Amino acid sequence: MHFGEMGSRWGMNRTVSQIYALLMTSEQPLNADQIVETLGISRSNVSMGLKELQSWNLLRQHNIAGDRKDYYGTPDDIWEITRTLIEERRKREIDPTLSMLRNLLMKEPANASEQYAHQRFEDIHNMIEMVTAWSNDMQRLNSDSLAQLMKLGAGVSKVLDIKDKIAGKRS
Amino acid sequence: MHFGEMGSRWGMNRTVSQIYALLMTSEQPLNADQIVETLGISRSNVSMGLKELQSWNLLRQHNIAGDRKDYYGTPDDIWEITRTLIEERRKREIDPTLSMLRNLLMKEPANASEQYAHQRFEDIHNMIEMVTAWSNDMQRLNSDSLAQLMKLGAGVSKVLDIKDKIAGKRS
DNA sequence: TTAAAATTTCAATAATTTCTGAAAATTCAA
DNA sequence: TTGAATTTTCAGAAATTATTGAAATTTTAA
Repeated sequence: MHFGEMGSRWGMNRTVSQIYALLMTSEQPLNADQIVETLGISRSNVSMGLKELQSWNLLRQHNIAGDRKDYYGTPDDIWEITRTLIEERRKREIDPTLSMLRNLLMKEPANASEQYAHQRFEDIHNMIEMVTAWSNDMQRLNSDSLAQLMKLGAGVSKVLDIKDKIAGKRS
Repeated sequence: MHFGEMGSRWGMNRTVSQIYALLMTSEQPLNADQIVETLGISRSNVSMGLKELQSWNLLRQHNIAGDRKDYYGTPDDIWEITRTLIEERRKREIDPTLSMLRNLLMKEPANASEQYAHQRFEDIHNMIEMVTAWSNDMQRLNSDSLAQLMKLGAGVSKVLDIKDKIAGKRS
């Protein structure tokens, strides 16, 4: 229930999030009818939800010998799930915004007020591009490195100082 | 318009996002009636939107001599805005989830299936806690350091190697 | 104080999103 | 092939969320 609530606050619908929470926490893969029974939602809703989750690359499909039903599970590694979620989100929401901003930035501002807006759009563009480029880079780290980096936290800042001293690029 | 669309995909409503986009890109602070006129939405909607944005700590209020109206602007630094957004989002969406998960983790699993779910909840909890602790730490960096870190990207991984060599903690 | 200006509240309405049941389509064992 | 099992589609219904106008409240200049 809480996952459903949470999903809806992050732009995923309630039942889709619930289905995913159920699949994540179930040791065995489940078929659509089992999901219907557990969550008390309609068969068609489950079908749509699974389709949606598949379009996000978040599911693993299993077949069980002698059973025609499709069974669904999730990756075991939570970092893999997280990475996929971020990557898909980037493709769907961020990339279009970046390209819209780039189009805007091509246009010459016609007056002082447009000039100001132009500058802000550039700031936003650079911020998003920086964050996503970095997120892209993070994608390439494996789960262990990622967890290590996370643990380091602001220590990263200290590490940057070390690096700069070595490279002699900063005082 | 695009910002309104984008906002709605990230759990903010359309007009609230539009109001913020307008304020961000306007050199002068604006009053509620100017927002009404520009966006073509009702006065009450603007009032609610501004209240919502204030509750997110995203606005700067200005007073203009000889004018009783309230004027609103945004911080100039895009990184400051980003930081505030992340922090508020953490308080509202993530912290409650973490505490819900902690409650779940206190309960002893009653059987093998609950045991498995328990393990997954722990994974999720640890992942979220790691990401937020790290995000917390990032909050403390100033805008310049933050931008520098972003630029470094996966280079962070190499820097980590340097650090480990120095600290002698990894081969 | 007063009252005009400005803002906020909130119940009703509108718009949007989600969910469902019925029907259509697909799959596959026999 | 056939037809039972399974999944998908989709138009309408239900639920949720956003927006509005009217009234109430707050603010402040005079």
